[in-house]
Amino acid sequence: MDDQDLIERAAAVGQGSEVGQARLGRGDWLIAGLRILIDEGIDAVRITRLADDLGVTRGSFYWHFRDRDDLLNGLIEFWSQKNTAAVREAVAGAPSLTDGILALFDAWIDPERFDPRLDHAMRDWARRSDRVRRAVDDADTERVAVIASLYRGFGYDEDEAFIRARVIYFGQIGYYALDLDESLAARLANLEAYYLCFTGTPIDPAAAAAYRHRYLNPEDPNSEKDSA
Amino acid sequence: MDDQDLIERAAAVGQGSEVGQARLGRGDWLIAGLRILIDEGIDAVRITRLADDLGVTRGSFYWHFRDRDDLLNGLIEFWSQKNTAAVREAVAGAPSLTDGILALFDAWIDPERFDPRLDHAMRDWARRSDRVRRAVDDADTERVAVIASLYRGFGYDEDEAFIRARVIYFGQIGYYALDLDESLAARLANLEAYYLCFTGTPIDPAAAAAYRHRYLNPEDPNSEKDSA
DNA sequence: TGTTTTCCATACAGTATTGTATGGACCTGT
DNA sequence: ACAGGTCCATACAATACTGTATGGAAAACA
Repeated sequence: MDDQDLIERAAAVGQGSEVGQARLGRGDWLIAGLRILIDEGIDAVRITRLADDLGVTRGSFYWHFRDRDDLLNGLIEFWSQKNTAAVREAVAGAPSLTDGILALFDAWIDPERFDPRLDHAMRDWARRSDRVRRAVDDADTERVAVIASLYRGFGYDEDEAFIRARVIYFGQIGYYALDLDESLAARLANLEAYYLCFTGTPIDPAAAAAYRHRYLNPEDPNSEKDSA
Repeated sequence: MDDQDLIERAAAVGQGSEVGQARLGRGDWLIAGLRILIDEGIDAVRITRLADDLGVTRGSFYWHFRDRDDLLNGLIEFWSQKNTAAVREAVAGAPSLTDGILALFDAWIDPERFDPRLDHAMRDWARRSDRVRRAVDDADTERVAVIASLYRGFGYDEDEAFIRARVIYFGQIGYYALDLDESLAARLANLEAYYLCFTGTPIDPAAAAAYRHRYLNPEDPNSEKDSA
């Protein structure tokens, strides 16, 4: 899909307002659609609504897109790319189980890498559309498999690795499903308890301290916050 | 709310078709709305659509309800009652941690007691409606608190009880969010691994065997299946 | 049996959304 | 400058949904 370049360029710009722009491209409409999808669900992604948000008329839309379905396919494509890549890249080549688990936490905390609201919107959409259903199922199996391979790489047997991967993944999806409004500090507070529950062994206190330090000291050049 | 009686009566009837009924009441419209809400989300709950499903015209609707909002309030009320009660009643008065956890599994497996699809539909709706948001948040905090009290009642300290309650609850919500299509046997297969992950200690083999036996021998009078 | 109440059909007015057809404005290259 | 391509506005036709007003059928009651 050629849409991806446009989207990534626009996504890098961030959540800035699109109104008042001189001329629009496919990417602008996709970004606008993505935002509505995330905030209000796929049923709210109406052409009229997007035109109003973008400050143009529907005439523009039908220049860039064949019909509404054309736009919707672009949204699916974008999600397939972004969210699963975040999980895959996080655990790839982790030097230890602790590093892998913490890298996973990193990816899930960083909205640039993993967007839980988009994930939820897709998951909801999947209940009403077969093609979305397939895309979401594929993503879920891959993510669980990737996490399971992390556990297996550090001594867990096949079965336990799979279940622990599921518990940590389901737990994360469930956490986002609740749509809680927790601060970063609150999420970090129970790091040790979560780690113990997920791996079965306590976390190395030094690793936990280093992890916390990285998030609570944003001036650190190695911090995560610089990407935001 | 007076709607509850009607709903429970109709819910007991099950998923039978409502078409062709002589005369309808509020409960019939609520049941129809509930079904659409579960299958296609709140945005699909349209009066015209329900009238078609029920085989009558919209004139009937406006006799029983003031407007669409009146129906929607009924749906919220129904959910608030049903799903949280299932969790609360499951862990109440459990004689041991194992009994409590397994009773929780029971409630979550039984669609009569806990309807995951309805839960998801509400959670999705909550992202677009403040009143639903509050109802869902209240339910979540109560459910986690109830599960945490189970852990605390059997030796876990305050913090660990809360986190373990979250992990098991989030995990369950996440599992349903994925909308997997697993058989009962598949879900029972990894009982021991899940239990270990959730509690930190292995399950008593006898308890696990008894639990499995209960589900895999439906002819047993003590089975769960008799309520279906 | 006659009357009231309950329930539903029909007709009407109004809004929201989709897709098409067409012309105009603006930029770009020659 | 002008010809062609790019992007958008406007007008039109069609559908879907909401809420109101009103009358009629069917059940319940007296």
